Amino acid sequence: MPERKPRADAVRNRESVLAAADRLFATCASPEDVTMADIAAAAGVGKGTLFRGFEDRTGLIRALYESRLEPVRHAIAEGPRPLGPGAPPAERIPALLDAVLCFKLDHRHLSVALEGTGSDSPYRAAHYDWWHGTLRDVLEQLPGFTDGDFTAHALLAAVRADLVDHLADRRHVSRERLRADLAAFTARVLGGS
Amino acid sequence: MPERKPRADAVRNRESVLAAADRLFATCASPEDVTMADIAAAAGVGKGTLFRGFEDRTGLIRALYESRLEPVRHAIAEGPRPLGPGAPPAERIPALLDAVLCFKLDHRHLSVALEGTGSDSPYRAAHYDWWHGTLRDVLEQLPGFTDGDFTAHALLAAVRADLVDHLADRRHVSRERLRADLAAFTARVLGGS
DNA sequence: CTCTTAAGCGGACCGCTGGTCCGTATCGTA
DNA sequence: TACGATACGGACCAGCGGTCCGCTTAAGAG
Repeated sequence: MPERKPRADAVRNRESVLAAADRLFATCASPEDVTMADIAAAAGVGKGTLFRGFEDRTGLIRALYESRLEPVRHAIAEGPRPLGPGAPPAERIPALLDAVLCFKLDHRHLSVALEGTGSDSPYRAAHYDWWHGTLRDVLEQLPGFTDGDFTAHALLAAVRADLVDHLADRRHVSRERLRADLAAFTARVLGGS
Repeated sequence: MPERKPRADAVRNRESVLAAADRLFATCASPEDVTMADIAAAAGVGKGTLFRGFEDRTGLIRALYESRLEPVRHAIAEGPRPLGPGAPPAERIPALLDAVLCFKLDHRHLSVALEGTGSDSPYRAAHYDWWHGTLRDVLEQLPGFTDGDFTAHALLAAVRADLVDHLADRRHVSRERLRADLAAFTARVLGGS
């Protein structure tokens, strides 16, 4: 195995870049206001270091996003009820969607940056396939569900970063109100009552 | 009123630009592949003419989009059943969503170009407010509907251009399959049966 | 501690984009 | 035909993501 352990300064710089990027995206109104040069300067490294470590702009944002998402992913893949795999579908589906919503609320800047990253449709990203596959599988455990595929897409669309961001920031809908609305919508999709 | 009638060549050029842009967006894989210079060249005008006539890139795409959307808008605002204002909500809502879906399928390139136009969130566009307001009003005519606002957002999210494009092009879902899936989803949201 | 080597660094540089500017050509009118 | 207003067009500009390569520095061997 040609696994080489990376140099210490490289590791340090990587952390430094991720931290700086997170800070900048959180601060600035629009992700487009944050340039690669800005991030490099804020992290105290050269621009070349950014591109060597993360391939390109999308790669950097994705790395940052995935690092923040990891706990949620873990909780879903092997955590306790109601999020983990042990929960019954009717309980787990609303929990999944609520988790996505909360994550996007808490990491609005990152999510908007990732989903709006130029022409890279969010649907081509690996993490979307994971979300969609997970949700679809749980949906299809419900009796009588034949089109879990489309339903999963539609439900995930309801929590897209720019919509969440618009409702929370522009229209000043509170976090609890949003969660309640989404829960109600989910309940209706899952079959009334 | 200081209404001035525009010069004949200006009108001709405007048409020429819209036609060229439509052609180019339809041809190229990604909207980003179509530059302003490309459009100007294809229309046989200078770049300055583009920006004088349409303000900026977003303005051009929006003008093109609106011009194609106008018939649909008309059919909804004052057309016959089931799309027009005379139809009962339970019949009109699925018809509205089907109309949006078909429009986005038929004008995929334009819709994707408009919704993905850099940082300009689709939710800040005037036409979105119109769609949302229309759908919400009809939803709230249904008895017992209290959160028509969020539901309208969520339903419209299910027919976002990039999702439709992804399902139709990348995943090769047929037009009729998509329409059926959306109809089923809509029915579930509207209360089972 | 020193020497050696290759991994890592950084910022000048590049190509390309959206957008501006203004001298020139054209339209519409009297 | 003459003349003012309007529109044209392409050279031009600033700023972006991304590349490149001479220099620096970490880290294992002796």
